[in-house]
Amino acid sequence: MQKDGDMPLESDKSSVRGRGRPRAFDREAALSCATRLFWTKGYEATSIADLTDAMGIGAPSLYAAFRSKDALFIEAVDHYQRTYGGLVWSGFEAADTVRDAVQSLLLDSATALTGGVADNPYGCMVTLSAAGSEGHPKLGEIVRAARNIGFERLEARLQRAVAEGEFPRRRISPRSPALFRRCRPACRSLLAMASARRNYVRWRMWRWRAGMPA
Amino acid sequence: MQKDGDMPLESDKSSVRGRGRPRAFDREAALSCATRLFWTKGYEATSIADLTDAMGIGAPSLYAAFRSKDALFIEAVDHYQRTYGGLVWSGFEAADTVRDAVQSLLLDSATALTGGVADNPYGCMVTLSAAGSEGHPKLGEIVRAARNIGFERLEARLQRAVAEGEFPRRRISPRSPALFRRCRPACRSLLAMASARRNYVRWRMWRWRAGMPA
DNA sequence: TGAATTATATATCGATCACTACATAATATA
DNA sequence: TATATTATGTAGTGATCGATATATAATTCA
Repeated sequence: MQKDGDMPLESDKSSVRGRGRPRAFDREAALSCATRLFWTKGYEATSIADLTDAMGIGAPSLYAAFRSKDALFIEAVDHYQRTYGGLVWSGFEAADTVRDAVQSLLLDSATALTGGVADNPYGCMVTLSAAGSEGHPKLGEIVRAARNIGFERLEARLQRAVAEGEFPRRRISPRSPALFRRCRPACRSLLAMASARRNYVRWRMWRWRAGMPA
Repeated sequence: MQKDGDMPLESDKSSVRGRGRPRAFDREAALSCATRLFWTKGYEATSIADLTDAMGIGAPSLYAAFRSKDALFIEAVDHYQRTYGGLVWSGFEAADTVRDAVQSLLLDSATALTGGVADNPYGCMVTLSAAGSEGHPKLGEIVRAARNIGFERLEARLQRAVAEGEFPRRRISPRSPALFRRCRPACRSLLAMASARRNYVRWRMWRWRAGMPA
């Protein structure tokens, strides 16, 4: 019972039908609902009443299924990455060359984060949730960790490209930190792509500003 | 008395010493303090108690000087732009060529928004405050308006550059919206600078991630 | 059929939210 | 000094915050 906090995630037992009264709502659907609510309103601005209203359940049911507001938010971040992460990373992972991979990442993220996909909220849930994580250390740590996943994926792909000789290793200033040192040769060869992404983002921002559909 | 809402900002009368008991605190210093608090914690997560504690005044004094939490926040956004806007825009305004102007904007914003200046909070107060503006329409409108100022400054500078023949007007796809159409020729000639900024930002993000000083 | 177990519905809990009534203190004007 | 005016300090407003106690409903196991 006390070890509950050490369990990874999904400390929910009723995925298999258990002993007592069965749950009357779809846990995954409720989590999805909560995720979109946190995404649009932010952690602080989303109240338990907002959540229970949107999920269509009572507060005790929420607390029985998800231990607390904090735990629900942490699970929502995980759900967000599992559900919407593909919009940003699927092209990156599927690409054959490092150049195509980074190009997909830049273009796909520009699309996904500016209203390009269905009726998803604007922006990145993780980035937006970073505001207000001051004074909430545990939650800030979760958000920071989630943010670093992207860095690590990109770094790993670039390292692989260097190891496989996809672009040459170069000697550059030793004062630069490691990630900068690794990224620089790749970025230099990706100038045109960066230009395309920048213009694309600006175009989408214009439409956003003007209230036009994506 | 009812027209108070129509007054532009700074509906404060005691800049000149008036009739009654004089104010015992520095209004501008208190506003600065509130600005940094909103900047770090966000609008929703910052309570009146947080504000009065940090300002060192009582709640009635806060409400006497700044009409409400909303009004205080609006004034804080204005204060933010007046006080910290120069970190991002001074180089832009002082530059002789449009290229130097945009280069300054990109590099200076990268520095200012990632902890490059003194002990300022990370990120842009206006951008971060956008999260949670859902369901708070008046406040969201303020934030959106503040955000557009940057677009308009950049657009105006590019238009001026085109008008003065600093780079040639080109025929491009008529399907592109106006801002995109205007920015494209400029951006095309600014590729190298964009690369520099991208690497610079990534370098600063690395240091931020690692908890290193800027 | 009980007994055990789990979920739901109602009705809160104390704490904190943004905000203010009230009395008092400090100033200008008459 | 007397009066009007404004600010401050104390104490509190109703509302909402996250979270729960309690009783009841619904299920499995013996």
